[in-house]
Amino acid sequence: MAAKLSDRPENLPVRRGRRPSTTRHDLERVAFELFERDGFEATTVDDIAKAAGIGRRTFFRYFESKNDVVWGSFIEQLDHMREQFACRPADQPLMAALREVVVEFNRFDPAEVPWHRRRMELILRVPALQAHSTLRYADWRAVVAEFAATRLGVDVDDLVAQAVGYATLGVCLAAYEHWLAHPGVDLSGILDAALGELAVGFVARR
Amino acid sequence: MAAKLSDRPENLPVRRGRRPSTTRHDLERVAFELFERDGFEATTVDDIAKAAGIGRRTFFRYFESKNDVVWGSFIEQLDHMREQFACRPADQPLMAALREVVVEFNRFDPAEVPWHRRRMELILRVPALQAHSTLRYADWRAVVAEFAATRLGVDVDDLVAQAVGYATLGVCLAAYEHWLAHPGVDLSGILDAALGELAVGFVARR
DNA sequence: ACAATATTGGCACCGAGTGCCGAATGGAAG
DNA sequence: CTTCCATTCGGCACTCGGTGCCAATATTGT
Repeated sequence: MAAKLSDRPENLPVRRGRRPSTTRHDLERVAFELFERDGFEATTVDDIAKAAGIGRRTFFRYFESKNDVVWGSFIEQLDHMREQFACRPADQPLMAALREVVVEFNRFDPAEVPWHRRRMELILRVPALQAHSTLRYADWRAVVAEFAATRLGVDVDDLVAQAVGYATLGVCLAAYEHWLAHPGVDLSGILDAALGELAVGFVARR
Repeated sequence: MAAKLSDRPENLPVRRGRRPSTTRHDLERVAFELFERDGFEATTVDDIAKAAGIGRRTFFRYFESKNDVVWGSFIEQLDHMREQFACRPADQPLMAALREVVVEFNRFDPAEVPWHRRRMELILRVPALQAHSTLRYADWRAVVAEFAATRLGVDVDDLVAQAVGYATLGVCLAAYEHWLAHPGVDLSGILDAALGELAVGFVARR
């Protein structure tokens, strides 16, 4: 007796139709090589598509825009960060919890570090990507603001909750820029220091 | 005896050649009307040029991009902010000075407020402009970071100085969003409150 | 009138991104 | 194996932002 389609569990739907001819990850790899060689601006979507052996039209089915190529699985990682926030002890002060989670969120396997560095160099140094990043970071900010709101007992739209989201993001960007400008220095340390400054309102000390 | 060219003062050079057929300000007015009517995305550069009675090519001599139309004389105002920073008493704490200057920088004549509101609605709500704003804000951040650096006695590239620039900008954006979402509320008050929170590291109080 | 100079705007071109649609692919059911 | 259906592919044509080039036009000084 053959298995019926309706017998299949909901969470493992049957695959019908033509299979995808590549993956986001594969396209990303191909694109990064071209970006490395020719620069981001000089690399056209046509170039990437040709190098990946797909049609230009198909490229835009894998990525909304050329800009989005450099963002990898950023969105998916946000769920992980949200979980980390949920695990924080309830008595821990807001900014201390924020500091720990954000630093942890930006910890990478040593083997991935050079890769991550190239990614962030693109995002933070190429004007088009620098601009586009604002849109990607919105989700990141939302996660932070959400956590801040619950800790402060206010609505997510609250001024302070949003300010925490924006300020934390800003400090992280400063840290990342510093990290890019100083190869060899540990990213976690920089982030931790910068977030520590934020938590005390940037008071000058001796 | 006729005045020679060389007699003219340096700061008032002689005008030769064809006169500009319009001004940035005029183009801005025309464009804003179209943005209001049709929305930013739906308004093409052709539309603006036609409405202003100039060629499309000419438009791009007045503005680097369609995005730049909404920024008015932003760059010029930064000089003013730099001066304000220079006037701050030397014994005033960094964040307190920052707070005063930034709030003052964002004070507008009541007659200009509705205009400014539309401008900021565009910048903060239209995705393309939201993204582009990152590039414009870089100069603003630089001014703040410069001030922070001198106050902290560090280099402008210092992590903390840059973090102050980023964080202050972020908090201001949160304040602006709040202002847009709550018409009728005073912008200065919101900015002051938000920057106050930043200065104390967002500690929860009763 | 003439020379020098600055702006204008048309034209052609490039690259990102989109709607449309037929072709290709592969699993499922008969 | 054949048919049916779902899904992806990729070419084509189009829109729009933006740029390089260059002749036409306007304005002022000599």
